[in-house]
Amino acid sequence: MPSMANASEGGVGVGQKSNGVPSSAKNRSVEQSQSLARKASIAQQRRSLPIASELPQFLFNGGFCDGGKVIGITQPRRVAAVTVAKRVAEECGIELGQKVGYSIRFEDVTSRSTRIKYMTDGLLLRYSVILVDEAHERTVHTDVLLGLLKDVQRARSKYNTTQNNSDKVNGNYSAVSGKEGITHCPSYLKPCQGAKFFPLKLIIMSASLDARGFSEYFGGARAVHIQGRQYPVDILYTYDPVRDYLNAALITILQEEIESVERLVRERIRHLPLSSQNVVTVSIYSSLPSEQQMKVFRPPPPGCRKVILATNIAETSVTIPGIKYVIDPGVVKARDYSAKTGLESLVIVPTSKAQALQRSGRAGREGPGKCFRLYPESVFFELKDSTLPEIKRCNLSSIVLQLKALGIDDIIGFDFMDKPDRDSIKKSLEQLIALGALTDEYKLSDPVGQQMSRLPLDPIHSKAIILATQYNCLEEMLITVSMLSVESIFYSPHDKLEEAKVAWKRFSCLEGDHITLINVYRASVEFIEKSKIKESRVKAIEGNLKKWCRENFINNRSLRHAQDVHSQIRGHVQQMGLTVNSCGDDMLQFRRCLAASFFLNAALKQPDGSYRAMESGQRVQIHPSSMISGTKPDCVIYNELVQTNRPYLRYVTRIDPLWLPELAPQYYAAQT
DNA sequence: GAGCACTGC
Repeated sequence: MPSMANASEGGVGVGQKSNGVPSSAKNRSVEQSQSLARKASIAQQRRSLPIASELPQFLFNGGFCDGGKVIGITQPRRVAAVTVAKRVAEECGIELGQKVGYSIRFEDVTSRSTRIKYMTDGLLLRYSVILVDEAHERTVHTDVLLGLLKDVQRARSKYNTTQNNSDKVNGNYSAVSGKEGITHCPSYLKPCQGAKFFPLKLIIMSASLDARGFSEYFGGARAVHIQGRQYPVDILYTYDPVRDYLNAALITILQEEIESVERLVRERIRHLPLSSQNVVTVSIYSSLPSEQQMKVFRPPPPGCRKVILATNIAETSVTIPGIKYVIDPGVVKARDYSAKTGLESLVIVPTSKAQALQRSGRAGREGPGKCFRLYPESVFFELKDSTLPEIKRCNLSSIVLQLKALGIDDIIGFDFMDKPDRDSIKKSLEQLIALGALTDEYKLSDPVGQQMSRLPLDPIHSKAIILATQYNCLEEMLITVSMLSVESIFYSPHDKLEEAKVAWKRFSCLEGDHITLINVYRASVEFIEKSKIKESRVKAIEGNLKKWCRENFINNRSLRHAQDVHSQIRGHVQQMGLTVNSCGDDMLQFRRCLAASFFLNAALKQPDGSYRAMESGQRVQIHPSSMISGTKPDCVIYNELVQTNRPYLRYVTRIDPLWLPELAPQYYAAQT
């Protein structure tokens, strides 16, 4: 560890973790758990490797916070930021939010005296040391952050050199950059009024498999290996690639997903001898309501084996105690994006070596374990070392908008660790121009582009918000965009689908799904208000809402998330000075506003009853879950175009085709 | 007439 602290000025340390096992100084239990399971998980976490909690204290004691400097630690997940901060404060015997704090969306538990700050994201100019944890996960945010940090570090060392060599100290980077001939000076490189530029030290913590990549990216930074605490896990491969019934089972797994596999497992168990039937099965995946998720933490009855069927939520996000055996089919469902068609899809691809190690590592958290890989060892060696970074397989519009807002004009020239495809960048620039966020010269427009970049939303959603005041429906658009930004609001358990459909009927609107979402939101608010009249205790009201959600097959967690997003975005638009007006029940205005902002996502009915997405020309269908999939209007706008079994439009609303050239002439004037 | 990787602002 000392070698890290001794890293040269402006240096980078790459903290390596052994075996691809992530720093486990984080409790990844599912939110809101107050169960025994959570306690077990925390206890487990305490026993394991606490790099992300010990290192900042070490740096603090080493004087890195002298003179008001702050150590920032980024985490890819909110739970991790909160729990690690809490734990460090606890260990230091101090109140959270004082010396140690955290800052995440919807919650800022820091103060002027905070010196060790955990966070999920943010611009980190005021920090002297930045530790980026879990860098191997390569989220879009991590990648953008690394690019920015590299830029900041370069600029700061340049600034410091200039400061030493020049008798005229300006304290303003843009003045210096002119002298140095640096072509751009992003706004985030300019120090705040009166602020000093500290040389920046970076410590990138990642799994060992890709430490070299980080080291090279940061100009040959020193790599320090830290041994993780982990019990041995036996890895067992198949002799041959799996076929026959195993393969059939796999196909079932891949096609029908967890719910069906669970039924299959239960059915098979019934056919076993009685003495072997002592098995319980539980499932866990992200869109499952929290109450059901909690079941995986319950200990099995005595003498019973527990079989957990999990998506890759169990790879990193959730740590389930007591796992001895892991079965790894060797595949993963991963997001893919085609810039050409604008189509997002979930495809089944082989895992990377890092993911395979991550999965097997789950068997060795509390004692020695075994991992069965359903593929031969030779296949393992052919796997890619690490997963393709997300930035190479997602729509870039919102990232590009953010970079533009930071003053980075040359997106194609930006020093990404892995450069996104040129086509993908071009596509997003075109989209932003069509939305009016960028000028024809690719500059951030004023005020539209600037306002859009301030909203933490998909650019099309931001555009809808900004336009809504003019259509007298900002209240309705805030609700819509909030509901569209969260995981599925509707919960449809396989065995109660018909019941669920009946429950949803009371919200449904024949004009489209956007209004249906507004109806759900309004109904829930109305219910809460009524509940408040009868009941003053917050806990009881929350309980009532939970029950209401259960009865209506609404995912309570998603709904609450939407409420949080709603109040956050509402705050933003009020700060911008937009009038929060409402069209009441006049949904014509609202649908016209949808047409004016979602015009890139318009589709026309074809003679054969299918639809043509106007932007890409793609043949698509309205998703059967849509409230208007049966009515087949001539022209619709949609929220997203996804490829599953077929290309589908999800969240669809009927519009008048003549509205498009009227409300988006810049895009539809030339077309007919 | 379907199918539900995972995060995050």
